[in-house]
Amino acid sequence: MGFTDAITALVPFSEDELNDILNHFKTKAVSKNEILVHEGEVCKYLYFIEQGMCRSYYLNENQKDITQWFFSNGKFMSSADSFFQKKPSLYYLEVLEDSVLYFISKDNLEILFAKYPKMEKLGRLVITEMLSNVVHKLNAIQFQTARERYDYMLAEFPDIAYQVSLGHIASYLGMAQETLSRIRNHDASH
Amino acid sequence: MGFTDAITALVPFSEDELNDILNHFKTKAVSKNEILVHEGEVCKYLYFIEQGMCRSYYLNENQKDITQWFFSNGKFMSSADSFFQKKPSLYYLEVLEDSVLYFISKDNLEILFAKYPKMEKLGRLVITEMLSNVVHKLNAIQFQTARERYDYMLAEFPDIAYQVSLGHIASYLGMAQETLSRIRNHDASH
DNA sequence: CTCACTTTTTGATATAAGTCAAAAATAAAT
DNA sequence: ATTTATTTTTGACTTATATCAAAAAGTGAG
Repeated sequence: MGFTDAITALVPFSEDELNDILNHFKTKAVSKNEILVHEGEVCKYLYFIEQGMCRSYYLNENQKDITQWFFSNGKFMSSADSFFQKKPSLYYLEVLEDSVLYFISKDNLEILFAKYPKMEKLGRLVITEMLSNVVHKLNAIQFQTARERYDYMLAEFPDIAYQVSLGHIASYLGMAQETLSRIRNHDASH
Repeated sequence: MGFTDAITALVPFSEDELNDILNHFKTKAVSKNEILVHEGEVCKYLYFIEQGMCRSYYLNENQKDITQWFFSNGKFMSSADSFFQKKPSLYYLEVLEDSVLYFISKDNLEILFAKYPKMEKLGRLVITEMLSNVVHKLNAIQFQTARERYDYMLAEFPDIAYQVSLGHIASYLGMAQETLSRIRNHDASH
C-alpha cells in the first residue's frame, strides 16, 4: 500500500489536499543496518514505510538487544513519545533491509495540523492504531506459551517471519532464540 | 489532582476556555463493582477519574478474568479503540471502589475538538501517554521475573498495591495469584 | 454472633522455557 | 575459493513459575 492510499484509507482528502500534504513530506532511500534514531536523541521525524522493513529496539540492563516492534510496508513509524514530546528517545530505529521512506518533521506536521483539522484526526488515528497494536501484543505476551506467541506473530505479521533474523524475532516475542528455533523445527507442525 | 489541574498540566487553557470545556463534561458518582462498559458494546464516553479506582479487563479463552489496566485518581480512562472508532469494545471497564468521574461523549468531544485546536493536542497527548505506559509495561512483562514485575508495579503505581485485590494484580502482572502471594510474603524483603 | 462466601496462603508436584556450551549451517570478507 | 564471522540448531541440565489441592484468613449478610 502506497503513501497516499494509506492516508486516504484513514481520512478522506481531496486530490489538492493530498498533494499539499505530500509536499510537506520528504522521501529517501535508506540501506540495511542504517540507524535512523539513536537512543537518547530526539526522534525528529515521523516516518512512513513506502517499501521495506525496519524495527525499534533497546538495550536492556545486560546490553542485550531487545526488538520492540517491526514496521513494514504501509506503516507509520516513529519513536512516538520522543517525536511528539521532543524528549530523548528510549529506543533505536533501525533499517532491516533496503527501504524507501517518507518522512516529515514535527514543524511541518504542525503546519499541516493547523491547516487541516482532518490531519489532527489522522494523527490521532495513527497513534490509536499503534496503541491497539501494542495492547494486542501485550495480551499475547502476557498469558500465552512461546508457541502461541509465535503463532500470534505469524497471524499478525506473516511477512516478518521470512524477512527478519531469528534473534530479532525471538526478542520481539520475549523468548530465548533457542526456544524459537526449536518451535520452528522440532514441532513445526501445529 | 483534579480535573482542571490535570488538563492545564497538559495544555494551557484560559479560565473561560476551561469553563466551557468543563460544561461539555458531565460528572457522576459510581459505586464499587459497577460495570461502565461491557465487552462487545461501544464505549460511549471518555472518562476522567476525579477520585477513585477502576480497571479494564477481559475474559480469556478459559473465561479467566484478566486485568489489563488500572486507572486511578487524575487519569483519563476509556476503551480507546472502541471510543474513538465506535467499534465494539474488547474490554470491560469496572469500578473497583466508589468513585467520582467526569465523562464526555464522542459528539461533545468532537465539538470541543472543532472549537479548540488545543483540544486536539490534548487528545493526542492523552493517547500518547497511554501508549507510552503500555509500552513501558510491555517491556517490564516481556523479560522480567515475577518479582521484578511486582517491583515495577510498586514503583509505577504504588497506590494500587494497597487498594486492589491480589487476584486482579496478579493477572495484571501476568502471573498466578499464588505466585504473587508468595512474593509478597515469603521473600517480602527480596 | 454465626454461617456462607470470597480471598489469600501454604505445600507438593509438574513443566515450559531459560541457560550454557558446542556443533552445524549461512553469510560475508579477503 | 578459503577463511572469518555470524546465525541457527541441537543437546543436557536447571530453574522459575504454573497447577492442583486444601487449609487459613478475611468479609459480609441476616
